[in-house]
Amino acid sequence: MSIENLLGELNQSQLRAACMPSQHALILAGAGTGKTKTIVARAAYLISIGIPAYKILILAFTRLSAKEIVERVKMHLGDEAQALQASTFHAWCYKLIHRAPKLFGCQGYSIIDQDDQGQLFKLVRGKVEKSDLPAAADLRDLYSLARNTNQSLAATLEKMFPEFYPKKDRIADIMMAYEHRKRERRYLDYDDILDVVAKHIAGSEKIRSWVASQIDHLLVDEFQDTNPLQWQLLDPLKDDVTLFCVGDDAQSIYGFRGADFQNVHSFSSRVKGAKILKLQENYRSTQEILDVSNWLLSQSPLDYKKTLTAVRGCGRKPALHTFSDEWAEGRWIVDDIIHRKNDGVTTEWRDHMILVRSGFAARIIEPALLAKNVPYRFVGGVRLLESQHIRDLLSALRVVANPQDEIAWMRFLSLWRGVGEKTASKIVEKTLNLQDDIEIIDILKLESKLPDAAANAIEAVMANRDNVCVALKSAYAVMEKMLADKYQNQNWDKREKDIKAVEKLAEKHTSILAFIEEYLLDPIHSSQVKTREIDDAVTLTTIHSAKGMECQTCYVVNVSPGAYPSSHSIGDEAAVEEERRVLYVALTRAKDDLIVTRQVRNTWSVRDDQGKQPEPETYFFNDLPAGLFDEFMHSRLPYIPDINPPDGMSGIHIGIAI
DNA sequence: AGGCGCACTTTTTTT
DNA sequence: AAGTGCGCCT
Repeated sequence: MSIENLLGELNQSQLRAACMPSQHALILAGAGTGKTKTIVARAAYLISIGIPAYKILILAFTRLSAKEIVERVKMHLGDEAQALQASTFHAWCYKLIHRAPKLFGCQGYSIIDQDDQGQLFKLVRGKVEKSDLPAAADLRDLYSLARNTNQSLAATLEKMFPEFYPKKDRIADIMMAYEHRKRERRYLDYDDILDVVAKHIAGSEKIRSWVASQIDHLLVDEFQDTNPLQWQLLDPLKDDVTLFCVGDDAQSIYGFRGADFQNVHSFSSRVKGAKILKLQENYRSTQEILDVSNWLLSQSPLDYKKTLTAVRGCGRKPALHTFSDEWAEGRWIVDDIIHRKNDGVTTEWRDHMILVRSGFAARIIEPALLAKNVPYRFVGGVRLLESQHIRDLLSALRVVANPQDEIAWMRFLSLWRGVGEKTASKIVEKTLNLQDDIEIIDILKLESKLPDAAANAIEAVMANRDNVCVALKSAYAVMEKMLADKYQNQNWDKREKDIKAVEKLAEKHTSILAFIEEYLLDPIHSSQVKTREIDDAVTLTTIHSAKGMECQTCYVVNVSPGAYPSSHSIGDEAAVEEERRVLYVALTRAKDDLIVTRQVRNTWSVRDDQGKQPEPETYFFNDLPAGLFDEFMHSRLPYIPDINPPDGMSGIHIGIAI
C-alpha cells in the first residue's frame, strides 16, 4: 500500500490533521474517531515529504500500542519507515540514559520496579505498629504520586492519606531515608527514569540540545493520560521539536498515577501558536452504543462537550443483564459467547472481548472460560517478572550482576530454610561492600545458617555471567528443590512452566542486567507466554489495558452498585468522575454489540457496621432511562440496589433466567 | 532471638 | 495470590 491509499482512507478532519504543516498541534479526538489511524497517517505523511524516519518519535502509553502504530506505518510505507521509533515515555528515557549514562549521572545504576521499591521502603520504614505509619506500599505510592504531580509531600499526603497527615514529619524522614538508601545502592526507580532525564534536559543546554537534535517530530498518543512530570520532559523541547499530541479528556483514567488533563486544557496557552483540531465522527460503534456512552457522560457534573455521532448509523440495541452473583454472571457470559459463535452472529473467538475493572475480577471469569474450553488471552494480569517465583530465581542473577543490589540479596538469602529477615540482613552487611567473586563465595560458605546450595547457586551464576540463559538454567538446577518446596502448595506446576518461559526469553540476551531491564520496562504477561500459539482467542482484559482496543462484541462485567463507582471512591468527586470515564472507555470499545452485566448484590463492596452497602445514590445506572438497553433479569431476587441478603443465603443463589 | 507455619484478610487501575 | 498477625519451635 502507498501513502496515497492511506490518506485516501481518511475523512476531511483526519486528513487535515495528518497533513498539517510543521507546527505544534493538539488533536482532540473522541472515542472511535480514528485516533490511531491519524497518528499512523501523520507519521507516514511526514516520512513521505522527506522527514527522515529516525527523526520521528512516537510516544504511546503501552508498548503494545507503540508497536502497533509502527507496524501499521511500515505496512503502508515499507522500508522507508524502517527507522521509525515508538516507545513509552519510560522506555524512551531509559534508552537516553543507557546511551549516555555519564551524561545523566547514572553510571552503574540499575532499575528497580514497583515491588523492589516497596521492599526498599520496608527496609527504611522498619517495623512499626500498623496504625503508626502507612504500610510500605502506601509510602511508595505516596512518594510516587508526589513526584509525578510535582507536588509537595505534605500536599499529597493530605489528599491521599489524611489520617496520617499529623505524622508528616516522620513520613518525610522516611522519604529522605529512602532517597538516601536509593542513591547509596545506585538504584533508579520508575519515576527516576523520567525525573533524571527531565532534570538534566532542563538544567543543561548541552543535554537539551543533544536530545532535541535526535527528534524533529514528536507524536504523543493518549495525551490526556500524561502527567506533570511527563510534561516537564516535553516542555523544554518544544522550541526545536514539533509536537503532535492526540487525546480525549473524556478518556483520562490514570489520575491515580498523576495524569492531569491540564496538559490538554492548557495546551494552547503553554505552547504558543499551537493548532487545535477536533475529530468528532465515530467510525467504530453503532448509534445505540454511542447513545449509552453519551448518556453516561451527560450525567456528569463536568462538561465534557462530547456527543459522539455514529457514521455507521444504527444497529442492535445494547443489553443489560442482571445476575444474582458473579459466578452466574461469568458462566452466562461464556455461554453467550459460545451461542453467538454457534449461531453465526460472530465468526471467530477473537470477535469477543470481556472487560473487567481489576485483574482480580478476572479470576471469576477465567474458570468459566476454562470450564467450557473457550480459548482466551488475558491482558493486564500478573507480569512474568513480577511473579514471586521468577523474582526468587532472578535474585541469584541480580546479585552477581550487581553485588550492591541489597534488595536482591535480601530476597535471595531469605529464600533458604533457617534464614529470615534478621539473618539475611546480617549476611548482607558482610557481602555488600565486596566486589570480588571469590570473597563473596567465601563469606556465603562460612555462614552456618545458610545451606551450601545458596553459595553453589551464586557460584554457578558467576561462572556463566556472560550468558544469561545458561546462568539461569544452572542457578535453577541448584535452586529447583528449594523452590519446589517453597511453592509445593501453590501451583508449583504452573510456576515451573513460567521458569521455562523465562529461560526461553533469556536465549536472546547476553547481559543479565540488560535482560532484566528489557522486561521490566517492556513487560511480558505470564498468560501471553502460555497462549502465544493460539491466535484466535477471546480477549479478557482490564479496562485500563483495553485503551485503544476495539472489538465486535464487548462484555462489560459487574457494572453493579458499589462497583461503578467503586465504593472506595464515593465521597471523592474527582475519583468518582474518573470511574465514570473508566466505564465510558469500556462502553466505547464495542463495535456491534455491547453487553453490560451486573449483579444484584456486589460481594466486594464496602459495608457499614450493620453489613449494609452504602447508599448507592451515586451508582451510575441509578437513573438509567428506559429504552437505552434491552434489560434481562437472571436472578430470583428482584433488582434492588441496596439489599440485605437474608441470613445463610448469601452467595448461594443459582441464577434462573426469566 | 529468630524463624516457621497457620489462619486470617484483602484486593482498583500501570510504566 | 500475597501480606499480616500470632503462637510455637529451635
